Amino acid sequence: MKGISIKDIAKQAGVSPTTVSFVLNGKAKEKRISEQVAKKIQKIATRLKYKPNQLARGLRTGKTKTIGLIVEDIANNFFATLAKVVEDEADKHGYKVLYGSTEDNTEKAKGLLEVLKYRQVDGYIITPTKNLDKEIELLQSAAKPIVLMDRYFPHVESHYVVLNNYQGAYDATTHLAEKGYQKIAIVTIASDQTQMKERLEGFTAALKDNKLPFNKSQVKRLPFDLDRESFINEIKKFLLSVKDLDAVFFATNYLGIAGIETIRGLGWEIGKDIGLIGFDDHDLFRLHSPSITCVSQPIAAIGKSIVDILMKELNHPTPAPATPYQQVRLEPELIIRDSSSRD
Amino acid sequence: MKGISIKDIAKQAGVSPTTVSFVLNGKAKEKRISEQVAKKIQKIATRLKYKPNQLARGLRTGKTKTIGLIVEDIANNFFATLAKVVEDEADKHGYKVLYGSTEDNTEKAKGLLEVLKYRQVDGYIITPTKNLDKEIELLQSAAKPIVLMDRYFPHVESHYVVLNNYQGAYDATTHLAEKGYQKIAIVTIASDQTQMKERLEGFTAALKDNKLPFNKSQVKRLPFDLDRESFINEIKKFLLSVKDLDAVFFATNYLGIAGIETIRGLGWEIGKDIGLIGFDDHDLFRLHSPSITCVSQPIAAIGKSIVDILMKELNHPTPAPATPYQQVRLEPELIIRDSSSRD
DNA sequence: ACAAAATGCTACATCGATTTAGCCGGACGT
DNA sequence: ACGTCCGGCTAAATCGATGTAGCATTTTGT
Repeated sequence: MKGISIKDIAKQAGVSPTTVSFVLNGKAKEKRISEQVAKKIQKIATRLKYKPNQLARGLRTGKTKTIGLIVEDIANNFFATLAKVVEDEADKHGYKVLYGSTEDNTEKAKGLLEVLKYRQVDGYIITPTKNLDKEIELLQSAAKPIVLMDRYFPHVESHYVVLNNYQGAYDATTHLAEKGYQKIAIVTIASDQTQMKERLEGFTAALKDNKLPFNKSQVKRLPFDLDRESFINEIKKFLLSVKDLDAVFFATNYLGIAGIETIRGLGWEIGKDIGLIGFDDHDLFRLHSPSITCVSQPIAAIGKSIVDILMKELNHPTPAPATPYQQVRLEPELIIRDSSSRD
Repeated sequence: MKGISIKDIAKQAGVSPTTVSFVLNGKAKEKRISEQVAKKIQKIATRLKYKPNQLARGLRTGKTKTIGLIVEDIANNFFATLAKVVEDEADKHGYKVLYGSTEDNTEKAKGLLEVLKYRQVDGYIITPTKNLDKEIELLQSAAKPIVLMDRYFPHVESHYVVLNNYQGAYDATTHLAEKGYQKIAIVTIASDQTQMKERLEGFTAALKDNKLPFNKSQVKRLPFDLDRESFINEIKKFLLSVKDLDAVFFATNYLGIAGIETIRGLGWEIGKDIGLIGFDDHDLFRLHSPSITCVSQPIAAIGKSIVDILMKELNHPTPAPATPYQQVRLEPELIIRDSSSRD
């Protein structure tokens, strides 16, 4: 029940495995194999439904036609949707995807990189955790194609595709200001990574530009690894602690969801008592009552861009990067709904 | 920058690669390698951080320590959450996961199986599409461990882990009956696969047992591959067509979501004007106003059970199934919320 | 004391595909 | 008539790990 090998074809065609290999790799011309022989081999190969053994090929060539996808959490809507796009795009180029979730834990991320490395994936799509910069650089110096996503390391030259997080937060906050909310808070994740930093910066910049008050009591930074209940408790304490609070911006999708629960638990009316904006779009945000304004990421475009860059890199012959590092920053869309309106 | 190979260790230790292989595979005793040499090799291996090249090993042994996960749609909350569980559980056994989405399309599924086959995955977790039975049996006769999930083929002996879909639908429908709804409809997917059949059967059985009217005008079966808008249009037409309709059961998570949108578009009040129950739990169902009653699947238990069975199969020496086929049917939980209450 | 058994290790073939180096025979040139 | 070139193909090495068969050497048994 083992598959057809190149030898089987060779035997049937009465030629050597070498010839078969040349023909099936499209090197018939280059290697001066006669048309007759080439055609014969092709015919036999299709008849036997020959599929090259990827392991053997990988062992010899070092190419596995596999890419490693490291996300924060594959169960998270954003990453799952992205995984789907990546799957589809990679498939177009004949690549399969091995995935892994970091839980934003550097050790887990390192473990994943380790595993993917000795499984010889050809390229990496990485949602880095903090302190993963050394590993990234190590991989780069090994000439492994890497595209970072969602966040990046400012001091590391690399390809990346991220959202213009600053703009997203800025737009959201400005929108709240324009809607007349005066004391706006942010609930974010305690992380120094670019995506979170930018969201916070966009928030504060917008407050400033709109001449709204700002001091650090308006900022709550929560650890990533809390469970839902703890998120709710923390958010509750925070919301109650901000004086005259009338709007809040949640900097991630799960914070937004927890935030909604919290606010409803407090009996406040979203929109009226408190303006609310979330991050990433979600069925919940669309269908909640009131519906939730959010900063939406162009996930399809992100996924396509990532795979494009990776494929360009993979198909490039030289060990050095094909081009200067590509650093793509896509624009978010502010989807305005009812949670940011006082009507 | 290539990795450390067994030869490097052999050279450093002044022994043959064979010896190194024996030691590192724990066969030192069995193969009568002296303790000194064994320890020396171990030490060198850890010092050099040796990781066996999985391709080479796979080529030789036929084992890749990789499992193929074929789901309907990795972007769907249910499958994404399951993928996370599978990832975690597989990792405990040193396995990685290659995934693929079928979109419930048999051709895509066949393609995925094909690719996974010549990538030599050791085992398969498959959410089968219709007409995939032949391929499944083919794989089985090749002694490949397979666990079906979410649905199965009644006429094919295989491992599977599914929900007791009949019970889920039965409980949901009975609950609606007990709450006093009289004319209950179901919106489901036009599929003859077990999960959908059972949901429909559970629905009709519950109507009968509760002495509620039933005729086929109360059943709407929609094709899987509609886009959201079409789902909404179809559901709308359907809901308006059922006379005296006062409750509806949506047999999948995405139908439930589309259903909610539809009903709201119609201006009906969920719970009061129309009872509603969905399938699978979802943040949206929990936080919607009114909150949505649903049939919840024990995803963690499902994932664990799947991987357990697969691992037992994979660790079994014989080519025949380790045990009689394991056919696990887990119980759903009806999460009662406000959409099924007229209060 | 000499064969048999045990000990400790290694040479080599193998998995399947790729790739380098080069063989063989005919055409061509002078 | 002899060297050169070229067309058409193949032998063999290679990737890294595994595992069978077996070679020395020492120990045991009688």
